[in-house]
Amino acid sequence: MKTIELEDDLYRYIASQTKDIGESASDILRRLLDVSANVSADLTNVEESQPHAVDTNSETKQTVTKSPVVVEEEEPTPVSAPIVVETAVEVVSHSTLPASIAKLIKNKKFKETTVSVTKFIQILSVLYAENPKEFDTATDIKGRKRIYFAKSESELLSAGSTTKPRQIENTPYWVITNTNTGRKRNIITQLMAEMGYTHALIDAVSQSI
Amino acid sequence: MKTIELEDDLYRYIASQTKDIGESASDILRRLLDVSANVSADLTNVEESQPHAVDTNSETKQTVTKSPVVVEEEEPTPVSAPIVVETAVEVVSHSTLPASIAKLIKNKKFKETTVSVTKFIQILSVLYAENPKEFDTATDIKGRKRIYFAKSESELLSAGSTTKPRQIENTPYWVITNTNTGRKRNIITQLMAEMGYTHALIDAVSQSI
DNA sequence: GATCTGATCGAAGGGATCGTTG
DNA sequence: TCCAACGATCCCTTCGATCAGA
Repeated sequence: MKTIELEDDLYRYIASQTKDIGESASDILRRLLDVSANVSADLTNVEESQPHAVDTNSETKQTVTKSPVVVEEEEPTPVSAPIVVETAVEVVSHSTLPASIAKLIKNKKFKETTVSVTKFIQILSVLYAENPKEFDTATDIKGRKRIYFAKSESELLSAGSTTKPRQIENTPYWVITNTNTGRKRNIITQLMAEMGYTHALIDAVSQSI
Repeated sequence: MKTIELEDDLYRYIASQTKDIGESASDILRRLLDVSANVSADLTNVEESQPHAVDTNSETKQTVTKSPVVVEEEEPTPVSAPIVVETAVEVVSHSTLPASIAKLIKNKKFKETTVSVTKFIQILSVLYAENPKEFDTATDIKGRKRIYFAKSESELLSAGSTTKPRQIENTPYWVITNTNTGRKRNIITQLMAEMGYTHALIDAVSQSI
Protein backbone atom coordinates (compact mmCIF):
# COMPACT_ATOMS: atom_id res chain seq x y z
CA MET A 1 0.00 0.00 0.00
CA LYS A 2 1.18 3.43 -0.85
CA THR A 3 -0.11 6.65 0.47
CA ILE A 4 -0.61 9.70 -1.63
CA GLU A 5 -1.95 13.12 -0.99
CA LEU A 6 -4.69 14.69 -2.96
CA GLU A 7 -6.01 18.16 -3.04
CA ASP A 8 -9.39 18.41 -1.39
CA ASP A 9 -11.47 19.04 -4.45
CA LEU A 10 -9.89 16.17 -6.31
CA TYR A 11 -10.48 13.92 -3.37
CA ARG A 12 -14.09 14.97 -3.28
CA TYR A 13 -14.46 14.28 -6.95
CA ILE A 14 -13.07 10.80 -6.59
CA ALA A 15 -15.20 10.09 -3.56
CA SER A 16 -18.24 11.17 -5.52
CA GLN A 17 -17.56 8.44 -8.05
CA THR A 18 -18.24 5.71 -5.56
CA LYS A 19 -20.50 3.07 -7.05
CA ASP A 20 -20.66 0.47 -4.37
CA ILE A 21 -20.76 1.04 -0.69
CA GLY A 22 -17.46 0.25 0.87
CA GLU A 23 -15.39 0.75 -2.20
CA SER A 24 -11.83 1.69 -1.48
CA ALA A 25 -10.04 4.52 -3.16
CA SER A 26 -8.15 1.95 -5.15
CA ASP A 27 -11.36 0.36 -6.35
CA ILE A 28 -12.73 3.64 -7.54
CA LEU A 29 -9.57 4.68 -9.26
CA ARG A 30 -9.20 1.35 -10.96
CA ARG A 31 -12.61 1.78 -12.44
CA LEU A 32 -12.08 5.37 -13.45
CA LEU A 33 -8.67 4.73 -14.89
CA ASP A 34 -9.60 1.44 -16.35
CA VAL A 35 -6.80 -0.39 -14.63
CA SER A 36 -7.53 -3.96 -13.74
CA ALA A 37 -6.26 -5.38 -10.51
CA ASN A 38 -3.02 -7.16 -10.89
CA VAL A 39 -2.98 -10.28 -8.89
CA SER A 40 0.66 -11.12 -8.55
CA ALA A 41 1.66 -9.47 -5.39
CA ASP A 42 4.72 -7.63 -6.35
CA LEU A 43 7.47 -9.09 -4.30
CA THR A 44 9.31 -6.03 -3.36
CA ASN A 45 12.42 -5.40 -5.26
CA VAL A 46 15.17 -7.26 -3.63
CA GLU A 47 18.10 -5.25 -4.84
CA GLU A 48 20.12 -6.75 -2.08
CA SER A 49 23.13 -8.92 -2.45
CA GLN A 50 25.28 -7.24 -4.94
CA PRO A 51 26.84 -9.69 -7.36
CA HIS A 52 30.30 -8.75 -6.28
CA ALA A 53 31.88 -7.67 -9.45
CA VAL A 54 35.17 -9.43 -9.17
CA ASP A 55 37.00 -6.33 -10.12
CA THR A 56 40.07 -6.47 -8.00
CA ASN A 57 40.50 -2.90 -7.29
CA SER A 58 37.72 -0.93 -5.71
CA GLU A 59 36.61 1.33 -8.52
CA THR A 60 32.87 0.90 -8.08
CA LYS A 61 31.64 4.34 -8.70
CA GLN A 62 28.18 3.31 -7.66
CA THR A 63 25.96 5.12 -10.06
CA VAL A 64 22.92 6.46 -8.36
CA THR A 65 20.78 7.86 -11.11
CA LYS A 66 17.27 6.83 -10.32
CA SER A 67 15.76 7.42 -13.68
CA PRO A 68 12.00 6.98 -13.24
CA VAL A 69 10.20 10.00 -12.11
CA VAL A 70 8.36 9.67 -8.89
CA VAL A 71 7.92 6.14 -7.80
CA GLU A 72 9.19 4.04 -4.99
CA GLU A 73 12.61 4.29 -3.45
CA GLU A 74 13.96 1.45 -1.46
CA GLU A 75 12.04 -0.23 1.26
CA PRO A 76 13.55 0.56 4.63
CA THR A 77 13.94 -3.05 5.59
CA PRO A 78 12.94 -6.37 4.11
CA VAL A 79 10.27 -6.54 6.72
CA SER A 80 6.87 -6.13 5.20
CA ALA A 81 6.61 -2.51 6.06
CA PRO A 82 3.10 -1.48 5.26
CA ILE A 83 2.91 2.19 5.81
CA VAL A 84 5.95 4.28 5.25
CA VAL A 85 6.69 5.97 2.01
CA GLU A 86 4.44 8.72 0.78
CA THR A 87 4.28 10.86 -2.21
CA ALA A 88 7.57 12.54 -2.22
CA VAL A 89 8.84 12.53 1.27
CA GLU A 90 10.49 9.39 2.35
CA VAL A 91 10.67 8.57 5.97
CA VAL A 92 14.16 9.08 7.14
CA SER A 93 15.31 6.74 9.76
CA HIS A 94 18.83 7.51 10.80
CA SER A 95 18.78 8.50 14.41
CA THR A 96 22.42 9.41 14.41
CA LEU A 97 23.98 6.47 16.18
CA PRO A 98 23.31 3.08 14.68
CA ALA A 99 23.56 0.55 17.42
CA SER A 100 25.82 -1.76 15.48
CA ILE A 101 27.85 -2.04 12.29
CA ALA A 102 25.22 -4.34 10.91
CA LYS A 103 22.79 -1.51 11.21
CA LEU A 104 25.20 1.08 10.01
CA ILE A 105 25.91 -0.51 6.68
CA LYS A 106 22.23 -0.89 6.00
CA ASN A 107 21.48 2.67 6.88
CA LYS A 108 20.15 4.65 3.97
CA LYS A 109 22.22 7.71 4.65
CA PHE A 110 25.32 5.67 5.01
CA LYS A 111 24.76 3.87 1.76
CA GLU A 112 24.16 7.06 -0.09
CA THR A 113 27.47 8.51 0.92
CA THR A 114 29.93 8.52 -1.92
CA VAL A 115 32.92 9.66 0.06
CA SER A 116 34.72 6.59 1.25
CA VAL A 117 36.69 8.37 3.93
CA THR A 118 33.44 9.26 5.59
CA LYS A 119 32.22 5.70 5.59
CA PHE A 120 35.58 4.50 6.74
CA ILE A 121 35.55 6.69 9.78
CA GLN A 122 31.93 6.01 10.61
CA ILE A 123 32.58 2.31 10.55
CA LEU A 124 35.54 2.67 12.84
CA SER A 125 33.50 4.79 15.17
CA VAL A 126 30.83 2.16 15.48
CA LEU A 127 33.32 -0.64 15.84
CA TYR A 128 34.83 1.18 18.74
CA ALA A 129 31.46 1.75 20.31
CA GLU A 130 30.63 -1.92 20.02
CA ASN A 131 33.69 -3.05 21.83
CA PRO A 132 36.28 -0.56 23.00
CA LYS A 133 38.44 -3.21 24.58
CA GLU A 134 38.74 -5.36 21.50
CA PHE A 135 39.14 -2.32 19.36
CA ASP A 136 41.90 -1.16 21.56
CA THR A 137 44.00 -4.25 21.18
CA ALA A 138 43.28 -4.51 17.49
CA THR A 139 44.64 -1.10 16.67
CA ASP A 140 48.16 -2.39 16.61
CA ILE A 141 47.87 -3.32 12.97
CA LYS A 142 50.17 -1.37 10.74
CA GLY A 143 51.84 -1.15 7.37
CA ARG A 144 55.42 -1.26 6.29
CA LYS A 145 56.24 2.19 7.51
CA ARG A 146 53.01 3.68 8.65
CA ILE A 147 51.02 2.90 11.69
CA TYR A 148 47.30 3.01 11.10
CA PHE A 149 45.89 3.94 14.46
CA ALA A 150 47.05 6.09 17.32
CA LYS A 151 45.68 8.24 20.08
CA SER A 152 47.18 11.41 18.72
CA GLU A 153 47.57 13.06 15.40
CA SER A 154 51.30 13.54 15.83
CA GLU A 155 52.00 9.86 16.24
CA LEU A 156 50.50 9.16 12.88
CA LEU A 157 52.20 12.10 11.26
CA SER A 158 55.61 10.98 12.42
CA ALA A 159 55.22 7.49 11.05
CA GLY A 160 55.02 8.44 7.40
CA SER A 161 54.59 11.44 5.19
CA THR A 162 51.23 12.97 4.45
CA THR A 163 49.22 10.33 6.14
CA LYS A 164 46.26 12.67 6.58
CA PRO A 165 45.25 11.65 10.08
CA ARG A 166 41.66 12.08 11.10
CA GLN A 167 40.11 11.61 14.46
CA ILE A 168 37.56 8.87 14.77
CA GLU A 169 34.49 10.55 16.12
CA ASN A 170 33.47 9.64 19.67
CA THR A 171 36.71 7.87 20.13
CA PRO A 172 40.14 8.57 21.51
CA TYR A 173 41.66 7.29 18.29
CA TRP A 174 43.00 8.75 15.09
CA VAL A 175 43.45 6.96 11.79
CA ILE A 176 45.48 7.23 8.67
CA THR A 177 43.46 8.50 5.79
CA ASN A 178 45.74 8.90 2.83
CA THR A 179 45.05 5.55 1.27
CA ASN A 180 43.08 4.27 -1.64
CA THR A 181 39.76 2.61 -1.12
CA GLY A 182 41.20 -0.84 -1.38
CA ARG A 183 43.51 -0.20 1.52
CA LYS A 184 40.75 1.27 3.57
CA ARG A 185 38.93 -2.00 3.09
CA ASN A 186 42.01 -3.93 4.11
CA ILE A 187 42.38 -1.93 7.25
CA ILE A 188 38.79 -2.59 8.20
CA THR A 189 39.20 -6.24 7.39
CA GLN A 190 42.29 -6.64 9.48
CA LEU A 191 40.86 -4.71 12.35
CA MET A 192 37.62 -6.62 12.46
CA ALA A 193 39.45 -9.91 12.14
CA GLU A 194 41.51 -9.09 15.18
CA MET A 195 38.40 -8.09 17.00
CA GLY A 196 36.91 -11.47 16.29
CA TYR A 197 34.12 -10.72 13.89
CA THR A 198 32.88 -13.36 11.54
CA HIS A 199 34.05 -13.64 8.02
CA ALA A 200 30.64 -12.83 6.66
CA LEU A 201 30.25 -9.65 8.60
CA ILE A 202 33.76 -8.57 7.83
CA ASP A 203 33.14 -9.01 4.15
CA ALA A 204 29.87 -7.17 4.29
CA VAL A 205 31.39 -4.24 6.08
CA SER A 206 34.46 -4.01 3.89
CA GLN A 207 32.26 -4.23 0.87
CA SER A 208 30.17 -1.35 2.08
CA ILE A 209 32.90 1.18 1.65
CA MET B 1 -5.13 17.87 1.45
CA LYS B 2 -6.52 14.41 1.87
CA THR B 3 -4.62 11.23 2.13
CA ILE B 4 -5.67 8.02 0.48
CA GLU B 5 -4.16 4.62 0.22
CA LEU B 6 -3.53 2.84 -3.01
CA GLU B 7 -2.47 -0.66 -3.79
CA ASP B 8 1.09 -0.81 -4.95
CA ASP B 9 0.48 -1.69 -8.54
CA LEU B 10 -2.06 1.03 -8.93
CA TYR B 11 0.31 3.47 -7.37
CA ARG B 12 3.00 2.42 -9.78
CA TYR B 13 0.66 2.78 -12.68
CA ILE B 14 -0.20 6.30 -11.68
CA ALA B 15 3.40 7.21 -11.09
CA SER B 16 4.22 5.89 -14.52
CA GLN B 17 1.87 8.42 -16.03
CA THR B 18 4.01 11.30 -14.94
CA LYS B 19 4.43 13.76 -17.73
CA ASP B 20 6.32 16.56 -16.11
CA ILE B 21 9.03 16.02 -13.68
CA GLY B 22 7.96 16.93 -10.20
CA GLU B 23 4.30 16.41 -10.81
CA SER B 24 2.32 15.64 -7.73
CA ALA B 25 -0.09 12.77 -7.51
CA SER B 26 -2.88 15.26 -7.80
CA ASP B 27 -1.46 16.72 -10.98
CA ILE B 28 -1.29 13.33 -12.58
CA LEU B 29 -4.72 12.28 -11.52
CA ARG B 30 -6.27 15.48 -12.69
CA ARG B 31 -4.91 14.84 -16.11
CA LEU B 32 -5.91 11.23 -16.19
CA LEU B 33 -9.37 11.87 -14.84
CA ASP B 34 -9.78 15.03 -16.78
CA VAL B 35 -10.58 17.04 -13.70
CA SER B 36 -9.44 20.61 -13.87
CA ALA B 37 -7.97 22.24 -10.86
CA ASN B 38 -10.26 24.36 -8.88
CA VAL B 39 -8.60 27.65 -8.50
CA SER B 40 -9.06 27.72 -4.82
CA ALA B 41 -10.40 30.99 -3.62
CA ASP B 42 -9.19 32.26 -6.91
CA LEU B 43 -7.47 35.20 -5.44
CA THR B 44 -5.14 37.23 -7.52
CA ASN B 45 -5.21 37.16 -11.24
CA VAL B 46 -4.61 40.78 -11.04
CA GLU B 47 -1.87 40.94 -13.58
CA GLU B 48 -4.27 39.35 -15.97
CA SER B 49 -4.23 42.25 -18.33
CA GLN B 50 -1.65 40.73 -20.56
CA PRO B 51 -2.80 39.15 -23.80
CA HIS B 52 -1.76 35.65 -23.01
CA ALA B 53 -1.82 33.46 -26.01
CA VAL B 54 -4.78 31.21 -25.81
CA ASP B 55 -3.06 27.94 -26.41
CA THR B 56 -2.76 25.13 -24.00
CA ASN B 57 0.81 25.62 -23.17
CA SER B 58 0.92 27.63 -19.98
CA GLU B 59 4.46 26.86 -19.07
CA THR B 60 6.99 27.12 -21.80
CA LYS B 61 8.54 30.45 -21.47
CA GLN B 62 10.56 30.38 -24.59
CA THR B 63 11.76 28.13 -27.33
CA VAL B 64 8.86 25.82 -27.41
CA THR B 65 8.86 24.39 -30.85
CA LYS B 66 5.17 24.23 -31.32
CA SER B 67 4.96 21.13 -33.34
CA PRO B 68 1.66 20.83 -35.21
CA VAL B 69 -0.01 18.03 -33.41
CA VAL B 70 -0.45 19.53 -30.04
CA VAL B 71 -3.75 18.07 -29.12
CA GLU B 72 -5.20 17.77 -25.71
CA GLU B 73 -3.11 18.20 -22.63
CA GLU B 74 -5.10 19.50 -19.77
CA GLU B 75 -8.08 21.30 -21.17
CA PRO B 76 -9.36 23.33 -18.29
CA THR B 77 -12.87 22.27 -19.15
CA PRO B 78 -14.98 24.44 -21.40
CA VAL B 79 -16.45 26.21 -18.47
CA SER B 80 -14.18 29.12 -18.08
CA ALA B 81 -13.31 31.29 -20.99
CA PRO B 82 -10.51 30.02 -23.13
CA ILE B 83 -7.97 32.26 -21.57
CA VAL B 84 -7.57 30.71 -18.20
CA VAL B 85 -4.26 29.11 -18.89
CA GLU B 86 -2.88 28.77 -15.45
CA THR B 87 -4.19 26.29 -13.04
CA ALA B 88 -3.74 26.44 -9.35
CA VAL B 89 -0.12 26.88 -10.08
CA GLU B 90 -0.41 30.56 -10.50
CA VAL B 91 -0.26 31.46 -6.87
CA VAL B 92 1.52 34.67 -6.32
CA SER B 93 4.61 34.44 -4.27
CA HIS B 94 4.21 37.06 -1.64
CA SER B 95 1.68 36.40 1.04
CA THR B 96 0.46 33.09 -0.28
CA LEU B 97 3.06 30.41 -0.59
CA PRO B 98 2.52 27.64 -3.07
CA ALA B 99 1.54 24.55 -1.21
CA SER B 100 4.48 22.52 -2.44
CA ILE B 101 7.81 22.80 -4.18
CA ALA B 102 6.37 20.88 -7.05
CA LYS B 103 4.02 23.74 -7.53
CA LEU B 104 6.53 26.41 -6.88
CA ILE B 105 8.90 25.41 -9.61
CA LYS B 106 6.07 25.36 -12.08
CA ASN B 107 4.87 28.74 -11.05
CA LYS B 108 5.04 31.28 -13.83
CA LYS B 109 6.40 34.08 -11.72
CA PHE B 110 8.98 31.84 -10.25
CA LYS B 111 10.19 30.62 -13.56
CA GLU B 112 10.50 34.10 -14.92
CA THR B 113 12.82 35.17 -12.17
CA THR B 114 16.38 35.47 -13.31
CA VAL B 115 17.94 36.15 -9.95
CA SER B 116 18.98 32.84 -8.55
CA VAL B 117 19.23 34.04 -5.00
CA THR B 118 15.55 34.82 -5.09
CA LYS B 119 14.64 31.39 -6.34
CA PHE B 120 17.00 29.84 -3.88
CA ILE B 121 15.33 31.46 -0.93
CA GLN B 122 11.82 30.86 -2.17
CA ILE B 123 12.54 27.21 -2.57
CA LEU B 124 13.91 27.02 0.93
CA SER B 125 10.90 28.81 2.25
CA VAL B 126 8.54 26.30 0.70
CA LEU B 127 10.62 23.36 1.77
CA TYR B 128 10.37 24.58 5.30
CA ALA B 129 6.64 25.05 5.01
CA GLU B 130 6.23 21.53 3.72
CA ASN B 131 8.00 19.92 6.59
CA PRO B 132 9.53 22.04 9.31
CA LYS B 133 10.69 19.04 11.27
CA GLU B 134 12.60 17.44 8.47
CA PHE B 135 13.89 20.78 7.37
CA ASP B 136 15.11 21.38 10.84
CA THR B 137 17.22 18.27 11.03
CA ALA B 138 18.48 18.68 7.51
CA THR B 139 19.93 22.10 8.09
CA ASP B 140 23.04 20.64 9.61
CA ILE B 141 24.64 20.34 6.22
CA LYS B 142 27.71 22.45 5.86
CA GLY B 143 30.79 23.11 3.82
CA ARG B 144 34.43 22.86 4.67
CA LYS B 145 34.45 26.01 6.72
CA ARG B 146 31.06 27.56 6.35
CA ILE B 147 27.82 26.43 7.82
CA TYR B 148 24.93 26.90 5.46
CA PHE B 149 21.97 27.35 7.76
CA ALA B 150 21.46 28.92 11.15
CA LYS B 151 18.80 30.62 13.17
CA SER B 152 20.68 33.86 13.36
CA GLU B 153 22.65 36.03 11.04
CA SER B 154 25.61 36.17 13.36
CA GLU B 155 26.12 32.44 13.39
CA LEU B 156 26.56 32.43 9.67
CA LEU B 157 28.78 35.46 9.74
CA SER B 158 31.12 33.90 12.20
CA ALA B 159 31.60 30.73 10.20
CA GLY B 160 33.24 32.29 7.19
CA SER B 161 33.94 35.61 5.64
CA THR B 162 31.41 37.53 3.64
CA THR B 163 28.85 34.80 3.59
CA LYS B 164 26.03 37.25 2.91
CA PRO B 165 23.38 35.73 5.15
CA ARG B 166 19.76 36.22 4.23
CA GLN B 167 16.71 35.27 6.20
CA ILE B 168 14.46 32.69 4.68
CA GLU B 169 11.06 34.26 4.56
CA ASN B 170 8.43 32.82 6.90
CA THR B 171 11.05 30.82 8.60
CA PRO B 172 13.29 31.06 11.62
CA TYR B 173 16.27 30.28 9.44
CA TRP B 174 19.00 32.17 7.68
CA VAL B 175 21.12 30.95 4.79
CA ILE B 176 24.44 31.61 3.24
CA THR B 177 24.12 33.46 0.00
CA ASN B 178 27.58 34.20 -1.24
CA THR B 179 27.91 31.21 -3.51
CA ASN B 180 27.77 30.56 -7.18
CA THR B 181 24.70 29.04 -8.71
CA GLY B 182 26.17 25.59 -8.80
CA ARG B 183 26.64 25.62 -5.08
CA LYS B 184 23.16 26.89 -4.50
CA ARG B 185 21.97 23.87 -6.40
CA ASN B 186 24.15 21.63 -4.30
CA ILE B 187 22.80 23.03 -1.12
CA ILE B 188 19.25 22.43 -2.26
CA THR B 189 20.15 18.96 -3.37
CA GLN B 190 21.78 18.05 -0.12
CA LEU B 191 19.01 19.54 1.93
CA MET B 192 16.25 17.81 0.05
CA ALA B 193 18.13 14.55 0.12
CA GLU B 194 18.35 14.71 3.88
CA MET B 195 14.71 15.57 4.03
CA GLY B 196 13.96 12.41 2.13
CA TYR B 197 12.72 13.70 -1.19
CA THR B 198 13.00 11.53 -4.23
CA HIS B 199 15.80 11.84 -6.65
CA ALA B 200 13.51 13.02 -9.39
CA LEU B 201 12.03 15.85 -7.44
CA ILE B 202 15.37 16.90 -6.12
CA ASP B 203 16.73 17.11 -9.61
CA ALA B 204 13.76 19.04 -10.84
CA VAL B 205 14.03 21.57 -8.08
CA SER B 206 17.78 22.00 -8.30
CA GLN B 207 17.42 22.38 -11.99
CA SER B 208 14.93 25.14 -11.56
CA ILE B 209 17.40 27.56 -10.11
C1' DG C 1 30.04 45.75 6.69
C1' DA C 2 26.99 48.12 3.93
C1' DT C 3 24.99 47.93 -3.41
C1' DC C 4 24.09 43.26 -4.87
C1' DT C 5 24.72 39.00 -7.62
C1' DG C 6 27.41 35.23 -8.67
C1' DA C 7 31.38 33.71 -11.94
C1' DT C 8 35.99 33.00 -11.52
C1' DC C 9 39.89 31.27 -9.59
C1' DG C 10 42.61 29.90 -5.64
C1' DA C 11 42.60 26.49 -1.59
C1' DA C 12 41.70 22.17 0.40
C1' DG C 13 40.29 17.44 0.36
C1' DG C 14 39.78 12.75 -1.64
C1' DG C 15 41.71 8.80 -3.33
C1' DA C 16 43.40 6.46 -7.85
C1' DT C 17 47.53 5.74 -9.88
C1' DC C 18 51.98 4.63 -9.93
C1' DG C 19 56.39 4.20 -7.65
C1' DT C 20 58.74 1.56 -3.78
C1' DT C 21 59.80 -2.26 -0.86
C1' DG C 22 60.42 -6.86 0.67
C1' DT D 1 62.95 -10.96 -12.37
C1' DC D 2 58.50 -11.07 -11.00
C1' DC D 3 54.87 -10.51 -7.71
C1' DA D 4 52.17 -8.81 -3.92
C1' DA D 5 51.60 -5.41 -0.49
C1' DC D 6 52.25 -0.79 0.83
C1' DG D 7 53.21 4.33 0.47
C1' DA D 8 52.34 8.82 -0.96
C1' DT D 9 52.47 11.76 -5.04
C1' DC D 10 49.55 14.24 -7.67
C1' DC D 11 45.26 14.82 -10.51
C1' DC D 12 40.51 15.82 -10.01
C1' DT D 13 36.68 17.31 -7.38
C1' DT D 14 34.61 20.24 -3.99
C1' DC D 15 34.47 24.47 -1.37
C1' DG D 16 35.40 29.43 -0.30
C1' DA D 17 35.22 34.15 -1.07
C1' DT D 18 37.31 37.79 -3.92
C1' DC D 19 36.15 40.92 -7.09
C1' DA D 20 34.20 41.87 -11.87
C1' DG D 21 30.11 43.50 -13.68
C1' DA D 22 25.67 45.62 -13.51
